[in-house]
Amino acid sequence: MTSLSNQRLPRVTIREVAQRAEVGIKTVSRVVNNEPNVAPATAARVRAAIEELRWEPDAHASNLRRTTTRTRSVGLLLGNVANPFSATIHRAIEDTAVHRDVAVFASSLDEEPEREIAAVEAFLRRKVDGLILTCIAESQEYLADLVPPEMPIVFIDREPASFTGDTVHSDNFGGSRLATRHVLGFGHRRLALLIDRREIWTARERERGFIAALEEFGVPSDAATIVADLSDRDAAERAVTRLLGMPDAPTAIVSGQNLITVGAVHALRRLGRHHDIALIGFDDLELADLLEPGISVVAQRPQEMGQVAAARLFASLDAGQRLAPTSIVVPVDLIPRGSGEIRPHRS
Amino acid sequence: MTSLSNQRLPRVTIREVAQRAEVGIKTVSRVVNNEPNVAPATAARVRAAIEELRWEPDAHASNLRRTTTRTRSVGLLLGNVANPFSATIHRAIEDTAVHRDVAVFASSLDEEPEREIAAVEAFLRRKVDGLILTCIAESQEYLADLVPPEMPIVFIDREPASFTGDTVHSDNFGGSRLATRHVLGFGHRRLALLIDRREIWTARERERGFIAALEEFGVPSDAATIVADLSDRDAAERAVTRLLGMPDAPTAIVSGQNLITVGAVHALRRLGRHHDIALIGFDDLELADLLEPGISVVAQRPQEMGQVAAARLFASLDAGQRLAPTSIVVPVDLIPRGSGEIRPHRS
DNA sequence: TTGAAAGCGCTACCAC
DNA sequence: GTGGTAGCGCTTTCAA
Repeated sequence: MTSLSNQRLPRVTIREVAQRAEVGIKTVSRVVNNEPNVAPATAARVRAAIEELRWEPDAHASNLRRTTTRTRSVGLLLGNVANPFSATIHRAIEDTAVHRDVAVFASSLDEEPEREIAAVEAFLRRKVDGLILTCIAESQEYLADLVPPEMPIVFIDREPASFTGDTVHSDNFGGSRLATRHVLGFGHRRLALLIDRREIWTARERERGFIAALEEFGVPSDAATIVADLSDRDAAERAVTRLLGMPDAPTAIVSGQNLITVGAVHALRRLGRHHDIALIGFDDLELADLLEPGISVVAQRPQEMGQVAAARLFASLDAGQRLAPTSIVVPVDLIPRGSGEIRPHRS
Repeated sequence: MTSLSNQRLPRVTIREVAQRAEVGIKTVSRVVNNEPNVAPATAARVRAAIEELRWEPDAHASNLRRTTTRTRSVGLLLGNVANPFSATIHRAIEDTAVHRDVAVFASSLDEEPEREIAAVEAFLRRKVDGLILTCIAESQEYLADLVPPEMPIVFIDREPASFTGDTVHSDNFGGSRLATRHVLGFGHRRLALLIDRREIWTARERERGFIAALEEFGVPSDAATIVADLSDRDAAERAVTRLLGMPDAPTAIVSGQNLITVGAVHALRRLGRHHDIALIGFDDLELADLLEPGISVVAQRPQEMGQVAAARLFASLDAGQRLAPTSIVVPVDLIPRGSGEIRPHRS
């Protein structure tokens, strides 16, 4: 805790600019804030002085007295910045933000409710102008007394509970139903669904989609196995290994998430069943097309999600208040590559 | 530009806390800043008042007068936040930062010198406490008059030019030499190296390593082809296709980067040469072990890089000044999986 | 059209 | 130990 004086000594202030331009500081303020009632000649002198002194207004000092304070920063909470899905969303949001000279604070949620709240508090302490949140806490009610009522909030990837705001997410229900229908259409009747913890909204939605498809095809529910709480690759690999060792083992696997898909592929490979058991994943994987068989997936559109979420946030920001909340559902795309088109083996 | 008043009205200030605790505001200030010379009883009263009023000091207002100003935020500039390599570094840095209640601004470089400078300026406007930078500009000299002299800077992934600072990067030279030696050891004598733009420091280092290995094995330089300026998958795919169509085509390919490796694999597949042409990549890929053949790589350790970089940054931050610059080289790991162990075919 | 004065919420300095 | 006063760099208010 020794002294670290942040650009202290050679600081040029508005006063010096005013002196140089031979005007009052208020006039300088008017010029930089594009306020009316400044004579063109005066404004020119001020601008010249700013140039010459290379002055930059101190954003923090301005915001102190200002009623309409903007830090030109937003808080972004993602599942995990290292996950390709999250990272792609992040990039899309950055691309929109950078054009408006807005910087983004990114944090990882790790599916922990405490981290969600801690991250929001950390963003607010830094006076962000808006929030884009992936949530995991049971309820987002806490936002009501934490967040100023005009601050824009967009929920991405998951729907909040007990709090109304803009939301942007994939068609999880429809996508999962589509994936399930796909393998059912190839004749499978013994299916397994592998999903993450049910605390996660998308996991629940994908489970709903799976069940809906089974019902459409009149498949009795005891012909399907649902394994939940799979939050990493290894857990998924173990689950698949165990499933395939059982009597009446499933002939098709629906995976509810990219890490789970990778684990499932590993298990099938190790067991030598990859040409034998159908597999369809949710969310796409790099190199999935080059495996043998290729991995069929229902791909999300994370870039589009990020774009749309950022657009909503900035629309509210421009309006100066939260706009009427909208819920935007981004389509998913079924990509058949082989693994999902394997027909059931006789057992 | 309508009004968006950020938590304005119901703002509780230090004055109210002082009144409530029946002390002067300076005493409240002492308590929150853990300054000495406050009687325990007084401190307790103050803390109670803070609790009751749910007061939080305004960080921006504090920093205005403070000499040792800290925003508890850092700027992180990465190649591309959506690239798995960058994203893993990001996550590792976040993990260190979050424990210290430091938030991180992340930006993408996209290999554009202008973005490098723009990002640094954007970070500085927001008064970050430190910088972790991936650089692309020809020289980092500009930092000298942009960045306050005590502000810690750590360069990650690439060495800066004309500016001395902490640096953390992979053993690019050694790793590339190792990869090249590896295929040379299997008998290859006609090699190709595929790299990104030579403006990128790592591309140059990897080229150096490639050439060094060739020299060690006494391979004449005209037996090797170096293709540069490959910055995306498709460009790499086209380059490989073209290379393999030439007389005296290479029998082994050394890829200088993960996107290039993916492009190369695609090309080899499409040509049906994947069991025929050796391939070794720099930087690891998800699912690389499940391809047939598996893709041999020299893997970097992005997580370790991020950890080490963050450790350096916070060490300087704790010291209150830049520490004597160190250059940390993170080892790489050769992972043989099949593609790099293919022997040369007779031609 | 302009600027002087007050004040944003807090810390630095110094007197008590 | 404690608190008043000045002032950080800017915006706001209001008088000129």
